[in-house]
Amino acid sequence: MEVKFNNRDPVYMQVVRHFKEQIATGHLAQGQVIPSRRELAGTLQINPNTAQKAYKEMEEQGLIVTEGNSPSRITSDERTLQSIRGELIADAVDAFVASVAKIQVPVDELLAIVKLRIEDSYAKHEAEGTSHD
Amino acid sequence: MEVKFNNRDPVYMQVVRHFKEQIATGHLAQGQVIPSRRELAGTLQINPNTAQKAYKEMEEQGLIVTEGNSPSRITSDERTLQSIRGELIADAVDAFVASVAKIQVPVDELLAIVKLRIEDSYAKHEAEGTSHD
Amino acid sequence: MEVKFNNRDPVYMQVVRHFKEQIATGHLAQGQVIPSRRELAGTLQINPNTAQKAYKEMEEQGLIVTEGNSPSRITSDERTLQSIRGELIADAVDAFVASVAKIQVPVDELLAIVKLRIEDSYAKHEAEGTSHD
Amino acid sequence: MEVKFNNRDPVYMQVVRHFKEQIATGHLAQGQVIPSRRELAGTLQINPNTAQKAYKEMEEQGLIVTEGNSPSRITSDERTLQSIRGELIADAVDAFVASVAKIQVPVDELLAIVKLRIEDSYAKHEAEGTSHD
DNA sequence: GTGGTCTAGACCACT
DNA sequence: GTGGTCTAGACCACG
Repeated sequence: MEVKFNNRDPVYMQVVRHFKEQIATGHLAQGQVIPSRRELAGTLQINPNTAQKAYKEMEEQGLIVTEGNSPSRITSDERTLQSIRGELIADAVDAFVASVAKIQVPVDELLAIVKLRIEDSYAKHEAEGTSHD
Repeated sequence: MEVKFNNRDPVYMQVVRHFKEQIATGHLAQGQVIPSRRELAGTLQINPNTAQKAYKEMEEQGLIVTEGNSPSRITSDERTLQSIRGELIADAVDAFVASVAKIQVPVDELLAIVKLRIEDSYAKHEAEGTSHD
Repeated sequence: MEVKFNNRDPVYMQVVRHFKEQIATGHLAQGQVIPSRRELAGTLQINPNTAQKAYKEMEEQGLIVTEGNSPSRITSDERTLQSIRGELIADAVDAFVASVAKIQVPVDELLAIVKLRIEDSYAKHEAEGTSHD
Repeated sequence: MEVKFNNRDPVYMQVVRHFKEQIATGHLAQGQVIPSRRELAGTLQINPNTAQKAYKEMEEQGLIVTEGNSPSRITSDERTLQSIRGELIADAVDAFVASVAKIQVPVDELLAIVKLRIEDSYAKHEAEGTSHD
């Protein structure tokens, strides 16, 4: 498991996002056990507190559940899980639309650019990311 | 002139962005005089220091020029001005592509959503934004 | 025998409390044999260590006695047994009073609410809890 | 401002509770500015991080609002504020009822005890807490 | 081993 | 000065 961090967003939020992506792509499934705070901190090279912060955030969002001292698990609530993919997409689209709306780019021009770049990106992604941690 | 600020990005960067959008849409043209720092601070309800920071940033990017005591003006360099629109679009598309790439949303699905939301947004925008500053 | 655990208090303390409640309500009487650690752990779905810890706690409090290899029994000391009910009530009332004291809720309002909720709760309890372990 | 901490609950939650009580009793009103994290940490003798944690919790609960770098303020949403008192009382009553329900204490006996203890407590509280920080 | 909390001290950007 | 994040390291109870 690897995550490349940017310096704009808080690390713990990037961790949360990473897990959401893992769920959205099916790499993490219902009820699956996730690494302990300490383990995650180790593999991700972050401070255990930061990992803890990320996990707490995820728990508050209902993504994971943790009872007693057993390792935390992905929630079993399917509705929550299934909504994640949609949310990620919706958020991305919302942000994008908000960005371009003010410039009034013609729809056709915009879609053409997006299509081009997306396909380009997917091509790369396949080349790299074929194997999963 | 009104700008609604978010709490995520620095205010001064949002101001810079606002000017870029005004330029990209043709609401601010080559050589046009822009408000003084103090005036902008007043109309935008921001700290004069923030306005100053925004103008400094724009000057460094070559968007505006300030000579002596004369009011600042939009640059007369056409190449700079014409590149702005493209940059804004490119930035938006880059961010968008980066967001969705990890989720591997099928291109068709994605384009459909984007198209829908964009058209929706433009409709609203026309209804509201008929008058400009 | 079933106990529903919360995640706030230590499980072993919740087990102890459960036994106290059984004693206070007369479901466990003077000298009565109680399940072995292992048996309790099984029926309660808890770790044997936790059951052991609970029994140890109860022994220290004088609630149960264990001699040699014989199964543990409820103590025969009546004074201890009779004091339990009072303690449980006192603890509950203490915690409650401490909670509301700082908000200065008028006594009448408070008693009205409590009465309402208590009666409500008892009604439910009767409906469910007719049968005991 | 003083808060006496217990060792059972997390400090940051006790801080949150303290603020809720201040709101419920009217000592903190709509829109009022509250101390900075650092200041609170100083007066309460806690770590700034703990204060930060408490404030974040309160913000997530909608108790306080904080925009940009201005000092945080009590929310202006009256509905939220007015619900706090009720919540505090309801929580206390719920916990109390849950505690005594299992022991099946006769309602009359219980109410008598509560009334006695409450009045006692209020008498003390008046003697002490007449002055507000 | 697990999750959870706390302290201490630092850094950052923004106003 | 403000809010926010992060690291480092410690402690605790629980199982």
